[in-house]
Parts: sequence; C-alpha cells; structure tokens
Amino acid sequence: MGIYERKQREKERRRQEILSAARDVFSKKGFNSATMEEIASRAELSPGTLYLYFKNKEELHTSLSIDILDYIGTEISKVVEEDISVEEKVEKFLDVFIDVYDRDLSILINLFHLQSGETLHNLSEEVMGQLKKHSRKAHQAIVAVVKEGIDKGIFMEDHPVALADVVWATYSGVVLWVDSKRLLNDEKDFVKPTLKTAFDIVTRGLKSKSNSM
Amino acid sequence: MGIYERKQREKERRRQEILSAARDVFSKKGFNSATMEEIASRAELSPGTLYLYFKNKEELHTSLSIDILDYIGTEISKVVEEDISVEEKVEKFLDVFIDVYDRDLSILINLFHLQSGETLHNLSEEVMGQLKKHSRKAHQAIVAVVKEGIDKGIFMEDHPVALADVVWATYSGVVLWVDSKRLLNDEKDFVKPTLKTAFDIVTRGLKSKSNSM
Amino acid sequence: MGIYERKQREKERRRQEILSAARDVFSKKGFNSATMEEIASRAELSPGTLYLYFKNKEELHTSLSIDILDYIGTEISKVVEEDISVEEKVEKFLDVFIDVYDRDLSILINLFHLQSGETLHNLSEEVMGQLKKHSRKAHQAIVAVVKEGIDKGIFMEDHPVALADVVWATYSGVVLWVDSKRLLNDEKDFVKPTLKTAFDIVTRGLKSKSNSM
Amino acid sequence: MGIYERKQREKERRRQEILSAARDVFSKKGFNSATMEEIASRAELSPGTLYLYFKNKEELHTSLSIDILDYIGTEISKVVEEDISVEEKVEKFLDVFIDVYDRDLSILINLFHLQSGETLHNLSEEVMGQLKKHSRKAHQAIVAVVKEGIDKGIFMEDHPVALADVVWATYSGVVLWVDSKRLLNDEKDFVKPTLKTAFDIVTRGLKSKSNSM
DNA sequence: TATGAATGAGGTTTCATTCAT
DNA sequence: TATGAATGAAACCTCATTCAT
Repeated sequence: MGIYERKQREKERRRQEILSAARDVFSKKGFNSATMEEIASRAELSPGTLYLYFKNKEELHTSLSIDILDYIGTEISKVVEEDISVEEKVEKFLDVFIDVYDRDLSILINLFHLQSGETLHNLSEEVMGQLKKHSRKAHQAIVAVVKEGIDKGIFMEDHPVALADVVWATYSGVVLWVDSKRLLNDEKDFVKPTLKTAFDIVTRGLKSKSNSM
Repeated sequence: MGIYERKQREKERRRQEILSAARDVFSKKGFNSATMEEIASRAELSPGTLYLYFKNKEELHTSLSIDILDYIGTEISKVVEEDISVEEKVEKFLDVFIDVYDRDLSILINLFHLQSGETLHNLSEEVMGQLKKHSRKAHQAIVAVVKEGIDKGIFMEDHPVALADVVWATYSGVVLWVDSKRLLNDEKDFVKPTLKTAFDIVTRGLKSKSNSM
Repeated sequence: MGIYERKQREKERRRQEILSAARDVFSKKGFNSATMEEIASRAELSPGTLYLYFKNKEELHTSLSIDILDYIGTEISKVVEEDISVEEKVEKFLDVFIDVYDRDLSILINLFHLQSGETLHNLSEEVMGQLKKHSRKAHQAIVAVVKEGIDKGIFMEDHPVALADVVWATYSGVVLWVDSKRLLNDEKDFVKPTLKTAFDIVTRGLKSKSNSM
Repeated sequence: MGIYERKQREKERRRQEILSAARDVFSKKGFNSATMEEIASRAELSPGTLYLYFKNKEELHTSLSIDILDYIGTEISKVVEEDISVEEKVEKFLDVFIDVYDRDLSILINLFHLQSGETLHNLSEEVMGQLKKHSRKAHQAIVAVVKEGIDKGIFMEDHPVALADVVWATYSGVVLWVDSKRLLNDEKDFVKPTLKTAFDIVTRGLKSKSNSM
C-alpha cells in the first residue's frame, strides 16, 4: 500500500469518526441544538478540524442522511436480483425498512425532514449530487420490483413509478406518523406492527387488480 | 355587542393578522431563518407585540399547525356523518387532504415536521393540549370510517386504529416524499395524482379481505 | 371636609397602596427583577396608573426609602427631647434601629444601596430633596445627642458630626455586613446581637476620653 | 517555560485585560447601565470573547469584587504575623482599608453592594466559593488580632467574632455612608478622616473593659 | 493536517413607558 | 383619573466559522 493510499484511508477513517460523533449528537439534540463544538469534542477533535472534512454544519448533517440512504439503496437493490417471488421481494423490502428503523431512528427521521426548503440550500454540489444518486437508487429498485409484478400479471397495471412512490411514501409516512403519535401522546412505540400492516394493505392493494373497486 | 365582546373580537383579529404574517414568513424562510422581526414588520406591528399574543417563536409556529390540524379534523369529521357509502367517504377524505394541500403546502409540511423531539419542547401546556386534541379528532374520524367499513363487511378485519394510522401515514408520507422528490430533482409537482394512486391502493388493500395474500 | 380635601385624601390613599405593593415586590425580587407590571397587578391597578403617581420606577423605589428614612428621623428626633441621660438616649437609638430592622429589612437594605452612583440619577428634584431632608433630620438628631454628651463632659471632645457619622455608619455597616454574611455562608441571622455589641463598643469608645490611646 | 505555561500565562493576561476594562466601565456606569459590548470594546475584544472567560455579566462583575477581597485578605493577613503591638495592628488595618479605598472606590462599593439577594444568583459554584473563601480570610485575620488583644488583656472580653464583625462593619459602613452623603449633599469626600475617627472610637471601645458603662 | 482562540453578526426576548380611548 | 395594548430600544448571549500558528 502506497503512502498516498494510506493517507486516503486514514482520512476516510477520520471522516467516519466525525460522522459517528455527529450521529450521536444530532440524535440527542436535534439539528439546531447540536453544536459543532460538542460534535468536535465527542470526536476528540477541535472544531476547526470538522471544517477540513465537511463544508459546514448542514453538510455534515446531510452526510448522515446520505449514509443511510446509501444503505437502504444497497440493501433494496440486492433484493431485486434475488431469485424469489415478487411477493417475497416486497416482504424483504419491509425487512430492510425495519432493519434501518432499528439501526438509527433519529437519523431516519432527519432524513425525512431533510427536504424542507430551508434545508436544501447550503449543500455543496457534490453532496447534493450524492443525495440524488442514492435516493434514486433506492427508488429505482422499488420501481423494478413493481414493474416485475406488473409484467408477471400480479400487480394492477398502473404507472409503476407512482406505485413505487406509494410504497416509499407509506414507509416514511408510517415512521413519521407513528413516531409523532408516540411523542405527542406518550404512547408506546408501535412503528413495526404498523409498518407490517401498511405493507400488507399496500401489497394487497397492488395485487387487487381483478376485483378492483 | 358589548364592549368586552368587541375587545375580544379585536384581539382575535389581531391574532389572526400575526398568524397570517407568520405563515408567509415561515413558508418563505423556514423556521430557523424566519425572524420575529420580519414577522412583526409584515404584520405592521412591533416585535414586542408578538409576545403579547404568543409565548415565543416556537409557539407562534406551532399555532399555525394547530390551525391546519383543526381544519383537517373539522372537515374529516363532517364526512363521517354523511349519508354515503364507506368507499365514498374514503374518497372524500382524499378530497379534504387535497384541499388542505392546495391551501397551504408549506404549513402542512411544517405540521408533519412538527414532532421531531427537538420541537416539542417550549410549548405551553395549552398549545400542547390543543395539538393533541385536534390531532386526535382527525384520527378518530378516520378510525370511525374504517370501523364502519369493517362492520359492514367491506374492509378486512384488523385493528382499525392501525388501519387508520396507515391511511393518515400514507397521506403525510405522499406529501412529504413527493414534495422532496420535486425539490431534489426539480421535477414538477405530482402530489395530487400520487395521492390519488395511493388512496386507490390503500382502499383496495383494505377491501381485499377475501383474496388476501 | 371639602371635595378638594376628599380628593387629596383619596389620592394619598392610592399612593400608599402602590407603595405597599411596590414594597412587597421589590423585597421579593430586588430592584431589577421587579417589574412595574407586577407591582401594578399587586396593587390591582394598571401599569399606566403607576405613572400618574410616580415619575418612574426609580422614583417609586426611592419613595420607599424615603418612607423609612422619615420614620427613622421621626423616631430618633423624639429621643433627643426626652428627659433621660445621654447614655440612655444612645440606647434608645439602638432600639429605633432594631425596630426599623424588624419592620422591613429588605427596604432598609435598599436604602443603604440607594446611593451607588447608578441610582441617584433619574430622581426628580422633589424626591431628591425629600431624601436629603429626611436623611439630614436623622443625622442631626444623632449629632444633637453626641453634642449633648460632649457638653456634659461625658463624651470625648471631637468633631461631633464625625462622631454622628460613625454611629450611623456603624448601624448601616452592621446591617449590611451581617446580612451579607448570612447570605454568603448560610449562617443564621445575628444582626441584633451584633448591633448591640457594636453600640456597646462605640458608646464605650465615645466615653473613653480619659484613658484614650 | 513550556508551551503550556506560556499559554496559561497569556490566558491569564487576557483575563486581566477584560477585568480591567470591566472595572472602568462598571465604575463609570454601574452594573445595569454597563454593557458587555462597551466592556468588550474597551478591552479591544469582541463581545463573544468575554464569554470565553466569564460565564456571564454577573460573574464578570463579581470577579472584580473577588479581586479586591483577595487583596484585602492578603494584606490584612500580613499584618497579623507582624511583630508589633495589637494597637499598632489595628492601626495597620486602617491603613489597608484606606489603601483599598484609594485604589478603587467604585469596586469597593460594588463589593459592599454585592450581597443583596438579587445578586447572589447566577454565580457559578466556583466564583461563589472564591467569594466565600476570600471573605473569610479577611474576617479571620481580624478575628485573630481581636483574640490576641483579648488574650493579652487589652481588649474587653467578649465574643471575638462579633467584635471582628463590628470592625469590618464599621469599615464598610463608613465607606458607604460617607460616600452617600457626598453624593447626596455634594459635600466633599471625607471618608478618610471619618474612617480614622471610627477606628479610634472602636479601638477605644474595645479597650475600655475596665471602665465600661 | 490540526488547533482552538477569537470573531461578530444577529436573534430572541424583556419591560419601562406612552397615549389613545 | 384610569386603562392596557402597543411600543421599540437595547441587551445579553450563542455559535458557526475563520485563521494565525
């Protein structure tokens, strides 16, 4: 391994340390209340160093979302290629979502909150591009499966992109909605069963072309 | 009209003016970038006056969400009592949602973003209570219709609260997701058709008790 | 009683109500943290009304000090005329001071804090004049007794004004110092015994002309 | 000198610069009218920097008092160990007090005003602790000398702590009282002669055990 | 590359005071 | 005389970001 490579690797490691510290702090405090100093201190670095790796606070925050989007995209894409039925694929999607939910709920919520007009400025072209790329990757995987379902005559014939949107929207909607119900009413967490119910309903809905309304 | 009544009415009018100004500014700038001074100036008032009507910035912001929640709850509740079929009621829900979407997208998005841990502090008991009250009202109306569907043997038998969650989650999920796709990819706004598709699928899913997977 | 007189009396009563409310609030909160609104509300008046009776917050506060100075001056002056020995008069001074201390420690402390450069501005000529008048009245009573002591050959011969200053300064010094010790160290209140000790020492010192250092 | 030491020293120097600027501004304007911005500007620093060295305005102000208390405590303690008579020690106390008075009257007054309930909040544990420490140090030195006087049969037998309180109270009382007379009546400053008179009287009082009242 | 002290703009909020009624 | 809604100045303090070392 050349000296350049070693340096690159070292740099990437440091970057990950910062992201990890940021994840902790953003999760605990939320975007506004989290301070760059606390993130730096948790990463055992000085504030200034953060800016060698990330353009600004916004971008550091977004990078976390990209990471999780990347994970979702990768896992979902794997499902597409598997040699199983369409129904099983949809069920595997659910597994991926539940897996992500378990990994880091707060970042997931951040991800859904990402695009509120307010947030999408200040991002560098590169970060913006990555966001798009990973977002599309996940979405297209879902589209592929929906298409397969249509092609095989299992799913209703409709615009597959819109159907994929529904799948994805249902996912994010359930996570946000149930989480907010929990916060508002001190109810216990029931995201997972609701996600299961939602996917059942949506899958049934997708399949019910024959006896549609 | 007594003098007390006139004063109350005047006070309420002023409150609405502030809310209106706040709506404009929050929509344009987002919560953080919006300043109390700008809101005050748009309402043609001094900054101090805002604090006679709202405890702080947070609460002013939340009051906007409460307004829209109130509207949703009221409109949806009306649907429940109407003398139409369950399927038509669900379609009317969709109309309400689309109506709200048309009225004020940005505040709607704010509403969905409201409950992110970070935000739920600093709210006075009263505002918090209202938030809960209106939120429940809307939800319970949906539950009522889902129950009616189950009772009439039209919808699959399942926990109706969870089913109502799915309906609501689908709604908020579609709005958020499609809006974010628009922002991210400069695509055109296709929230409404996607909402339509989503409600079709969910309604079919709910009805497909006989030929479930 | 004419209508004018009745009005005057009514006005004075209202003034006293405000002063009483102000005393409570200033005592509890201190000058800065006390708000005109709280004082008004406690006096069951509106904020604006306060300004019909007092030029500003500063002056309202000072009026309390004047009241207590007035009381001290009056009581001390009575002592001067009494037909008792000089030593007994000094002891009666102590009684007056302890009496005042018991009545309203916080206003007493305010009185001593009154003159900190920062405070003496903003006072109307009239209030300023009253402050001087009452302050002098008390002081001169002490001077008179000290002079009597000197004349009767009981007290050391020295500038009687300076001696009176010492008496007065000892009084205020003990109150402030012991009170601050209490606050700082959570000790119990021992102002009264220390005042007694202080007056003993000072009286002895005043009398010890024969065996001076 | 190591790099760490140099940094420490630099930091302390900066702290002193801020204290010095604060002293000027507080003296001129009083606590409330002084602004952090003016202090910063006089120290040729930005407002934010002040908060790197002091938690808040309150604490910056108190730190000035601690400095002067420290000085008093140190100087008075020196006197205790000297090989001179008790009477001379008391006279040296007076010198210390006059010295402090000359150095910085306004801060001295601040010191006496410090403990008025209103002020003792907002102080960090550390600052509070220092305040206590230095306050005690000075007081205990006086107690030691009073005890010595009692032991040597020079001073009256009484609770020495109370006697020391009287000494200290006399000092602060004279400074406050005479200063306020000056402000109120536009008289000239006669703190020093009055202090001298007061100490004479108190010392005589302390010594007059034999021919007490 | 890393530091971390310093920056300084700018926001929220308070509250004494005013004035139209 | 009394009201009390409105004012608006101004203050404290935070914290993302920079830059000399």
